[in-house]
Amino acid sequence: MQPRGCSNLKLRQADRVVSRHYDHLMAGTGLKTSQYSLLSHIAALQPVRPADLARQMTLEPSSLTRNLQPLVAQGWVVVGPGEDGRSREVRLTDTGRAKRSEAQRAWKRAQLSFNERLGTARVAQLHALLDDCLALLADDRAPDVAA
Amino acid sequence: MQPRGCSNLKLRQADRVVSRHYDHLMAGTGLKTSQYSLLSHIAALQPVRPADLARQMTLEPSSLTRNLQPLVAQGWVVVGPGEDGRSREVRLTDTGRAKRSEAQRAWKRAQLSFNERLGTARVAQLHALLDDCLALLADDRAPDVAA
DNA sequence: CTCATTCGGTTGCAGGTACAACAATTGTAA
DNA sequence: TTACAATTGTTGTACCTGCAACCGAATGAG
Repeated sequence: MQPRGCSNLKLRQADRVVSRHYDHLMAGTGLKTSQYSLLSHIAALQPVRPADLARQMTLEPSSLTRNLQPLVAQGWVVVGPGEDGRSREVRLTDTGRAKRSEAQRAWKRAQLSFNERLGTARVAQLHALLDDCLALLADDRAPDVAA
Repeated sequence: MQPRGCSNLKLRQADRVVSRHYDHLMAGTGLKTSQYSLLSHIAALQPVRPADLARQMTLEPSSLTRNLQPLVAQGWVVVGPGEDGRSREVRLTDTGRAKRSEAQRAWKRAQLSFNERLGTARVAQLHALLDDCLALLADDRAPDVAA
């Protein structure tokens, strides 16, 4: 029972349709689903240093820098100085917290709608497999192999 | 057994790590995995009109236009006039075909490496679930609901 | 025939992502 | 102390993605 086709392509295509599904249902909030995820992570971890936030989200630090910019521009997030002269501290503003709460309701609707389309059993199975992907591929970088 | 967490986030994160995995193993070819997928679809369907190609790849036509540009710039793909005065015809060049063949070897290595990491059973399961996502969410647009 | 509509595709704009190169800070060792 | 290395973020560049707005070509109705 060898798998057929390209796993990466399938994952990418599924991500596209699923992201569109969520984004359409989130559109009323003025937030992309990706931005909601970022706000939520900040809410859960703040105050948090960019590098740690990036690690939690499985993002490159440089990507995080860019992703924060729209949220900072909207006044939902502030990036202040950290303890260390080089590091920073990321936090939500009050309006950022409010925005996240508002968006959370839309997200819940989107997630429920998704569950309904696929069936909860399938969604649970999907989550498990995606978590496996993360766990089993997480250490593709930082080989640290002795020369 | 309600699913926990955001399916879209998990999918996005998995896509990131998996894409990195493939892209690292494809790096020697000078192609991103996404570009290899596009070349392969063109190879299979050519001559093909942009709109049909976009449909096959679950892409917006506007995204396809942009994705073709690097490949055209490299001389791997040509976009010529179509039968209709408005439509076009996408084809691979000879060097495009050659590039795709070369990249196919790297892709196979990446896919086998992925299968090995996850186990073929899990990969097969993942494919089935991702195909379900595509099938069950495909018609999110074009509501066509009577007013 | 003419005009409105639909079709096929591109462009403007905004954002998401990564890698390489860089700058600044801190830590370490000679 | 001074030079080198490691840590932390950002910038340059390139690509991927979608939506809204647009343009040119074809089609259909009057």
